[in-house]
Amino acid sequence: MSPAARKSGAAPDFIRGIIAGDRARGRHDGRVGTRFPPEPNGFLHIGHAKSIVLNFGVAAENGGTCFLRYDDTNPAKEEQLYVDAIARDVEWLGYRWSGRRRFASDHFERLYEFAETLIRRGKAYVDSLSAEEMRALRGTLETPGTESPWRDRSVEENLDLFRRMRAGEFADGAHVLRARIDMRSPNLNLRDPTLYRIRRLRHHRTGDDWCIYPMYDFAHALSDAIEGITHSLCTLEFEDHRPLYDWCVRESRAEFVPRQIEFARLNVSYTVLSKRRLLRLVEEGVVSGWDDPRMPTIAGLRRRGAPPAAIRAFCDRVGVAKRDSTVDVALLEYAIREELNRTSRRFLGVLDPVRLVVENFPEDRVETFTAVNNPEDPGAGTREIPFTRELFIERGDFLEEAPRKWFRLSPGREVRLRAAWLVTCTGFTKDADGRLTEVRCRLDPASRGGSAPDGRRVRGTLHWVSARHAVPVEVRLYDRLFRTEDPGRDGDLFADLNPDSMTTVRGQAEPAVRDLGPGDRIQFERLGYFVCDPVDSVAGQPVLNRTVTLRDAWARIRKRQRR
RNA sequence: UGGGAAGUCGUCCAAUGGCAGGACACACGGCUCUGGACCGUGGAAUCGGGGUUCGAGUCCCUGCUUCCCAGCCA
Repeated sequence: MSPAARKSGAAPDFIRGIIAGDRARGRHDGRVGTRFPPEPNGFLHIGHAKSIVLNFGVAAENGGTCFLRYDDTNPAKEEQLYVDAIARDVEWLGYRWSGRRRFASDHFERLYEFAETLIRRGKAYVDSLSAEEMRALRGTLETPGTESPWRDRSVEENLDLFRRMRAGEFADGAHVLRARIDMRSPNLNLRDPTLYRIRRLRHHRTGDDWCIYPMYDFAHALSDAIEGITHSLCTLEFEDHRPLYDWCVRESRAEFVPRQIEFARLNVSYTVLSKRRLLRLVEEGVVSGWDDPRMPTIAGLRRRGAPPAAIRAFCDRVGVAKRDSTVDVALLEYAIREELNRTSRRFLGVLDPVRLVVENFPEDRVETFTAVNNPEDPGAGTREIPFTRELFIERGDFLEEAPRKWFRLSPGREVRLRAAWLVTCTGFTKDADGRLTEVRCRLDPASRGGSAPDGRRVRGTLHWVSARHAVPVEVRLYDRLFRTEDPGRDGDLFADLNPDSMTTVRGQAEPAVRDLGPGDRIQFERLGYFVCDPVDSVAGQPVLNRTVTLRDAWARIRKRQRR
């Protein structure tokens, strides 16, 4: 489990407790084997990340193995595109699966043999009912089902029919193989569930080798048994499939007996995580694709600028339990900020520029200041920033009439220009529409580097860019995709979309941003964390995606004052 | 009027039958050349009703609420 055998930050949970108990009792000789079993019919999302972190984490902690196994038993929905995307995302998250990638389809022949065993033992039969007829006989939640008229075919007839199903003698839907369990079971999953269906579809791996495909319950349980999975971790909705899981393993006479354990799937406030709904967002063009930075997909989070370590930390903090829960998206944002604060280089960039003229600084002079790249990491070094008479500052950092707690620019007020000088506002100009066009100031020649010689306190520090040296950058400001905590709860998912989930601005940044490469994650001081978009950036002309804002104390004060 | 599962601060996760704790969020304060980060303080919870016990979030009974299940999807 080499590089991914990282120290997990996860707290002990009930699953780890069960596994520790199993090992203590010498079950499976203390060996632990898990698997992450995605269906390749969509992109992985943050909910899958929870499962990945759990499965790989538990295996690593116990010196065990974790397989990546695709549950590819339904050729109608599965595609190679998704197979590749899934592998890439798992690797990007920082995990290495044991050995080669696995596919349920690797086991089709073995699974077929297990099915024949079932038939020979009188535990499965070929049913010739239509899907509708079968549904009618299944009964309801509260009333028992009725046995199919084909339920008592002889072993010989069943075997013959099943082999002919495989041989392609029948049309799609003509027959299915069913488990022979109990049509009166209160657990609907045990009312003779379908094990195999005929589907004349090209499979992304086995091509046209098969025209019958196994169903999930059968294929998953026995794939686990074949692969020696000791602990098969899945989500709560499979809880009442567990009797069927155990039945398949037992009645097929599999030599290895895995154990299924269910935990609560992840839900996150202000986002949706169902494949169906994510697919809708993609197909209806609400977002630009599976990797749109507003998507909760791994690909989306990556393009948004979230580091894999942050996603792992988030999953560890979320914990593992059996109760349905919705994690506050603020916890995800916190995990991202925490990681980025430690690791990202700082830059100065102005997103809504207005000109600041330093009246007592000569027109032709260029001064260079040295700025720290990351105050949290001395090893990150420093960089040079040019300073000239005409600068850009943030329009929002000037107020004509400022309140007492305003630590920024306003006539007569003094602020620090980050890493440079202390300046005092001497005036401003507006156009005919009353829009601010320019701010003027004078610097204190004794304050070079930004500290006041007389020790006077200057509370505010502004970011700035030399107008002459500024690099224009396209910046996309992302916000949550939905404006309600539980999107779609009142029916219409689209009605809950946040109209401001993305705005694009033209900013001005310090020269060093020209060196940014695709995927580089930075902080624009006082604004937030940004990533150099790997798709739309060109050399020397970075396009930046805002990952998450910095916490903003002033915004909170303002909000409070409005109330 | 079936079966399965779950109910602990606003949110998420803990607590051999023995002082209900941590994180996020929130509020207040400190510190700061990012109103960032960091540090400190605070408010904040055992679904209800019975019972067992010296002692119950934990055990028993009962009620309530929420989630999942009637694919030839996974």
